[in-house]
Amino acid sequence: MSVNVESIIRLTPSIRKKATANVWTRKDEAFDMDFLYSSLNQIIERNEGSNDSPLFEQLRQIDLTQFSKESPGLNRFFTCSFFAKRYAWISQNEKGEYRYFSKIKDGYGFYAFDLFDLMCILLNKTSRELIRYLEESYPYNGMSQWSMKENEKIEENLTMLSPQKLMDTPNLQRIMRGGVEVLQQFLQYGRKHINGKHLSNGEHAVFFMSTQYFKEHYFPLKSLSTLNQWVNLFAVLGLIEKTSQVPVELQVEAEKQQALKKKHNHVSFYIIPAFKKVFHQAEIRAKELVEQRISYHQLTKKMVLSVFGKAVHDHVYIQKTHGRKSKQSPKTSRFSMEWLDMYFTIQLSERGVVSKRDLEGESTLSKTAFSRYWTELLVRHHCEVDTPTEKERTRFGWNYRQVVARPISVQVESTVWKDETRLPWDDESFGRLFADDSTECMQVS
DNA sequence: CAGAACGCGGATATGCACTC
DNA sequence: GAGTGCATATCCGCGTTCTG
Repeated sequence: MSVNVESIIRLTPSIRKKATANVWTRKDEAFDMDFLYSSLNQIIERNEGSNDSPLFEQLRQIDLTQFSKESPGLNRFFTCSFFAKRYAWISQNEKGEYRYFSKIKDGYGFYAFDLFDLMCILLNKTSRELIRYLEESYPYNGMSQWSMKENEKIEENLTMLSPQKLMDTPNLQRIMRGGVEVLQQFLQYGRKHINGKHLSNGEHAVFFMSTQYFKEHYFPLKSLSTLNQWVNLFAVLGLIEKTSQVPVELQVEAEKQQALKKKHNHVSFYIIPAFKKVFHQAEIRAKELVEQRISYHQLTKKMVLSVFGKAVHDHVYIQKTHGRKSKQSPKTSRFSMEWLDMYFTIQLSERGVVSKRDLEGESTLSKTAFSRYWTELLVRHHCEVDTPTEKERTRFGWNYRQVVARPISVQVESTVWKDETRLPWDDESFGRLFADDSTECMQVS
């Protein structure tokens, strides 16, 4: 009996509830609950002292044909115990795992319940409730130890975020300023969603979180975009990990959200690593960001790509991106920029120095946009910021505090780049990345 | 104290999935 | 297939804080 994996219907909360309701009054007729409990006991006994093989994998080894009183045997059809108009069969895969299949005649999709699913239905519990129930009823070493470890890990992480501890990693402290609380709450959220070992990626708990939910329940006064940017910073630093490897069981949780919203949307899945293992790396990355004067709200995909390379970029931005594309620059602005570039070029060649204030006077750009473009011009014309000399002050009538741009002194060997003027655009690779942009800017007619 | 840097939130772009 | 709603990423500019 071959089945197409793509047509498996996931056990969503609503389907589970329906199944529970349908089978509730006759569950003892349809299933041998004593067999279940004794099988569970056997697993527990077998696992005394060892904690390697995950419980949920062992659950699947239990013979469902014995559990189901209605099944006539392996790979033989019978009337579905949960839904009318469906027929069922129990099969075993090459790993020896059993599943309870259910399908409408001539239908396409089918259910493929493992014992865990069946228990959710028969005991009327969500997956999380069932895990908790199993933990309490059956002291399964591996699992409770794991849960405890996860809890301890988060506790430790939280201590590492204390102001004193953060002093040890000054760059991290700096880049995280204002965001520590966000990360703390994120950890708290993660702790609440430790689901059990079978919902892990092998080592860490995987949980899902919508930033919308996070905002509403933890930071109602902050904006979605701010929180999103903080979360992205944490991911860039490696303090949290986004993952696309989601345990199937977790989909149930995600579907709960979907069911509530009656929509099918993306949700992000996260892993929290042990900070003591990743702080060193995080500090290195934080240093890079601090040196390049990039704070959390300036992080973009482009930045991450140029600063940390493709590997980090791909690790952080794993979701399909729906990011806003750059607006078609209004002609005035584009003209303005071209004009500014020309003005800059002329002033620089004629006087050897350009006043920022004078240039701003020529600009129709907003203050912020101008400031950004000024930085760009500095880089493009290999200039650095300086103050006017006395001669220039008298000659051009400039204030002694005024900001001017002048070419960086020629002695390449001895030139020390000042950190505060270093920008991502300094990297050779950066220019190549956005070749289009730069060529466009160069077109001065 | 002026100017730079930062913090923040609103606006906007995009894609997906569902509905009608 | 147009319309709707949601989630996410990015752009943009205002107000505040920091700094020389």
